This record gives sequence, C-alpha cells and structure tokens, in this order.
Amino acid sequence: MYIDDSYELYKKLKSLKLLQESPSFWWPHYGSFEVVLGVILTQSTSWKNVEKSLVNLRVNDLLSLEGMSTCNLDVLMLHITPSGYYRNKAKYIKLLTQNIIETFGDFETFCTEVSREWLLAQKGVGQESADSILCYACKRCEMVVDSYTQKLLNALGYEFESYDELKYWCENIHSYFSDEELPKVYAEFHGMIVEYMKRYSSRKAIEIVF
DNA sequence: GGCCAGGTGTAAA
DNA sequence: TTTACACATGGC
Repeated sequence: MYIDDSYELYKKLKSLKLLQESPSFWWPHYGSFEVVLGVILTQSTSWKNVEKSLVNLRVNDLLSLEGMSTCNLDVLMLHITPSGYYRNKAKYIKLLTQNIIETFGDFETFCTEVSREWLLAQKGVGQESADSILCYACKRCEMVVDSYTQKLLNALGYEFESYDELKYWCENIHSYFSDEELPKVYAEFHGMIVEYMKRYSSRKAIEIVF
C-alpha cells in the first residue's frame, strides 16, 4: 500500500484501533510533571524499566518538581537504577528540575512559557525529548518523531535528511484539524506509530497491514 | 548469550 | 559537519 501523506497514514493507523480509549493520549499521566521524568528515563530504555523507576520515586514521594530538584543525587541514582544510564539521567533530571524552578517557578508556568530552544539548551534534552516534553507534558502543538517513525516511513518508501524534515512531514496533518484539537492529534499520532511498530515491526513484517 | 529498548553528550576525524 | 563511542539495566 502506498501512503500519500501524513493524514492518510494517520487515518490508516487510527482505523487499526491501536490505542486504548482513554483520556491520556497515549503517554501515561499526559499533561503532568511525571511526563518530564519519563521522557528522560525512557531514553534508549524500555518503558517497563521506566515504570520501575517511577514506582520507586512515587513511593518515596519524589514525583514533584520540588522533590526532584532537592533530592540527594545518590538517592536519586538509586531510585532510577532500573532505567539504565542512571548516573547521567540522575544528573540531567536534577539540573533540569532546578532550572525549571529557577526560570519558571512552577510546573504550570513552565508549561505555558517554556520554548523548544530553552529545552534544547538543557543537558540531556535532545530534539526528541524536547518535543516529547512539549507534546505530552505541556500539551503543546509539537509532533514527536523517533526511530520508530523513521523506520516506518522508510519502509513505506520515504527518505528524510533530518529529524526536522521528518517532523514537518508528519505535522503536515495540521491543515486537517483545528488548532484546538491539534496537540491531541499529534500526541495520538506519535503514540499510534510507536504502538504499531512495537506490534508489527519487531522482526520484518511491516507489510502485515500496509 | 546476544540484541534491543519511547536518545544524548562528547571527542575525534 | 559527520561518525564513533560511552552511558547501563532488564526482557526476550
């Protein structure tokens, strides 16, 4: 099957009913501070391992901006050990949360005022993490693309030079939706791509559905 | 036992 | 500006 544009891909994935009907728009606790932590923790790491870390942080009452920014670094490393790269990730989380408080004061202000450039200037936050935070924590109008997106579109015959090129191809669906529904559409679009690839591409079978 | 996961920073070419 | 490598755990 040939896919003309991102809207067709979106509709196709939508018809597969890959996401559970829930108000969370794929990322658990969409729109909350917890998403920021998940974004860092899940870098090159399975979500199962991230959940272990999030449980550790939750039972120790550390799932807040203040809790994270003031937490002892060694304690933080211990809690997030299951997610791998724990030394780097602990440092990045601590710095990021401290900078959020220093620059924006609280999470709500952060969500409305933070820019992509500000996020990209933070250690441990690359393009995908910046967009993930904007899309899933701040409910902004930013599409996340990742290696799954890349692989899927390559399999469908597309080639992209850069992250941005791929992102803009995906964001082309914007003309089919209102500004109000767009953040959720992007959130769900990326979520559907990930779920699709996890299910069908694990070996070689992209053609199963397309 | 090897490979991969909801990537990023850094150093060297 | 690109490429190579380090960072690390747990599931399959």
